[in-house]
Amino acid sequence: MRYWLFKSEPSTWSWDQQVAKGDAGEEWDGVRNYQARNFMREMKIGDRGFFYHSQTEKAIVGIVEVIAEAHADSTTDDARWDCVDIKAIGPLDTPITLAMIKADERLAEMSLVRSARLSVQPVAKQEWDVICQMAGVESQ
DNA sequence: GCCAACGTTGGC
DNA sequence: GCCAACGTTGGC
Repeated sequence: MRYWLFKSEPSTWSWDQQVAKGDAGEEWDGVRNYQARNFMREMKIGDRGFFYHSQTEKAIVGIVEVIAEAHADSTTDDARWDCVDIKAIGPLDTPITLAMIKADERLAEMSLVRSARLSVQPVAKQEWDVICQMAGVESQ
């Protein structure tokens, strides 16, 4: 299993909206960046991801699971763009802010720190474990 | 194929 | 609101 991070502006698509979709989940559509798309094409059902709120909040707020592998993005006719479906698994007891991530040298290599604009990013197993520990959730 | 111009994103 | 980073576009 691999780990990922999905970034969204809460005013566009928030964690609460994701949770409201329940187990049916929702497309992670609207990605128009090749690197982000390529990561989604690598995803498998059952992969886990962090749900990150950019801009106003700048924090990881929840954990999601990939429930459908890459398929055509329904928000465009352009065949270049694919997306996966994800569902909410649960919130973090303690949201992990960007400041907390930047303050921990074990997380210095994260794409979130190094490549802030990338909206879908891979997360290393050890980074996943560190953040889960900080957030008070069991690493899964 | 290069590079300048431009648009978008996101942190501060 | 500003600015840096960076991806995309289009002229040459």
